Amino acid sequence: MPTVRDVAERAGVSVATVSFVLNGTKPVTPATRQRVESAVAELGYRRNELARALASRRTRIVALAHPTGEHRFGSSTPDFVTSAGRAARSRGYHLVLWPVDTDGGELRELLGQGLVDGVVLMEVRMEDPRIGVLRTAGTPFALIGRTADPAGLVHVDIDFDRSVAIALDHLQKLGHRDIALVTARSPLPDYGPKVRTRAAYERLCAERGLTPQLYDCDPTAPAGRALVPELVERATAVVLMNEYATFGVLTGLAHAGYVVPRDLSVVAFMSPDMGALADPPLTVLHSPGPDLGRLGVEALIDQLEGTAPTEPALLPYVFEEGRSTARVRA
Amino acid sequence: MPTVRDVAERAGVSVATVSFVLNGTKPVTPATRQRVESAVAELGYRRNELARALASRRTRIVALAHPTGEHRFGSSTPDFVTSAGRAARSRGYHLVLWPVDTDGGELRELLGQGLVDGVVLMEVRMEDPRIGVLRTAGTPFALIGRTADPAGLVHVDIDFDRSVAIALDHLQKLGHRDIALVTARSPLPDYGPKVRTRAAYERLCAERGLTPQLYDCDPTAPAGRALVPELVERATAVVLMNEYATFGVLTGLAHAGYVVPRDLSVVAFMSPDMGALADPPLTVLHSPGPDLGRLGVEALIDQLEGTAPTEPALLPYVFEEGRSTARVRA
DNA sequence: ATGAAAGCGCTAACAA
DNA sequence: TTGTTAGCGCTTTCAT
Repeated sequence: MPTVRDVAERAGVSVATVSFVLNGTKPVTPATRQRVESAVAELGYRRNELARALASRRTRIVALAHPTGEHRFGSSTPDFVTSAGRAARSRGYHLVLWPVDTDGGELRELLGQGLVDGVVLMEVRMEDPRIGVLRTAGTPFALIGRTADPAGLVHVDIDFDRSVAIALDHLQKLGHRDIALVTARSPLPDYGPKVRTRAAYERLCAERGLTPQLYDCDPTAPAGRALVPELVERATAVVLMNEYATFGVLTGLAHAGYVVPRDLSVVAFMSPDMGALADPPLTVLHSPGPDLGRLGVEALIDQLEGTAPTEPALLPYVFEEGRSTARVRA
Repeated sequence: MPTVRDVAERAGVSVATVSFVLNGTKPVTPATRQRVESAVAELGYRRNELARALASRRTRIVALAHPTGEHRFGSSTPDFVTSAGRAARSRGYHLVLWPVDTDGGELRELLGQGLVDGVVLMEVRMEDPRIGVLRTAGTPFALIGRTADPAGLVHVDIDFDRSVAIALDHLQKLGHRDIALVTARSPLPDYGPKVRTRAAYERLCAERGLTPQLYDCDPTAPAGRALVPELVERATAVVLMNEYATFGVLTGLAHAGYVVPRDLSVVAFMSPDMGALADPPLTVLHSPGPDLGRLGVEALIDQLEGTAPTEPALLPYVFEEGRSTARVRA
């Protein structure tokens, strides 16, 4: 592996000059620039990022901190992680994966290693001890998700208000007024997406004069199935933020002789791919996962490079119409 | 951030000694070791991994190279990536994500940066140009998946022979002899898992005196649905290595008035979670994704540290019985 | 516009 | 057993 010295020698300049042309740090005569560039090309030189990091005190590595545990991600995570990786690469950064516990201990340990310039924090809790750790370490960070009070924190998240509004708009346009919401029981008492979705639903129902019907059930098919009698009794449409229960509801309906969307309109929070597995294909709201991953990384890097101050971005779930919703029956 | 020098001063020893106790590189008196350790604790010292990497010529960073493109991963990828990350961490390594094109160009570029000690290559093709790139760069690597001729390459992969055998054993024990296999049409002509699964199926059918019935259809529900007439006509059981088509087959059967498993036994290659979405819950073979991720990383690190020579590991899909298979009808 | 030289924080000969 | 010191390959003042 050739080094800057090899390049410098070959080009007949000093290593400083080589560095200047490589980084565009200082003006250099076109002639010498040319010489350096040929030397680089001829030797197949590629700068050692590690040495650069050490000397410049900027590693150009960022971490994606995600919970270690068995807490299952939303199904959009793969796109999520790889899109974060792509975003980092396209800005010339590397993305390392940091599986860390939620109390911040492991995070503190890793930050001490000085390997990364900043951290993207996933699966942010309403009160998240990892944020204190990042603050005291003085490490720049961006959140995917947000705390109870995210003011002043660089973050990107789903716009739950808009998302619920989109679902309600769609159903109300079809004449529905008895619209239930089903969320997933979760081990985390203060899981942001759920808390915010329920709050948005209640607020919007109040604004629109609808009677809220809130259900919270285990993320399993049987739990969804158990809901069916009450749903068909009380609602004409249901919004399901609970992937597994959704399929339980569907089979429950089928077994009881009900037909979707004739007897119940269904909107589900899940990927269109997954919604397509149902019969009929479901009208879905799907997570803008890849966008969130990309935006989270970009917000962090903008911050690191002191570019734009990066407004917090809130993206709604993306609506995709299937055939599981229909005009309410007279 | 304190440095080795601060620690050395505080402990009244040289930086070399500090390094020795930190790395266990050389014998040190219990007394001085003690002094160094207290100094470390008191100062909250944590070694700068970057500097260590540069000086020791070992970065303790490994890359997970995965295809950039829109090629959709098997659904087990999230576990996969995070388990790789965990495995790396538990050995004291960092894992960086490298989204790279399949022709190896970007990989070569990244290797030149000298950031990583080795690479875990995902989604390996039967003929994979990235392997040549890694070889000429002299970078150690491990494959997840394998080339057409994987002899001599460190790799872990699914044992397709065993997997198909498990499926056939199960169905034959239930009396089935007309067992179809459905794979997914793919843009990659030589997609290893598919090629190997089909080959295993044909070989095992021959050995067992069964008549092979091979289908290859698009990975969509409608494509699966279109298969139904022929399947019920010719087979009593089907093995589906095509997630989306599986659900098409199921709805197709339901719409035509057939009942699973009475009229057709179904074994699907998918996660149990996904299989549970179907009605009845499917008997599945699911990818040992997390194990593959972990083993791939471990095989690479073993190689880097010159530990065990690491035998190639072949793991079968994991069988999980649902209620979609039954004894063949008389 | 270019060069000399002092580090970045650590490891690892080599000496003592 | 411990210390001295020369790097690792690069960036970045500070001179010129």
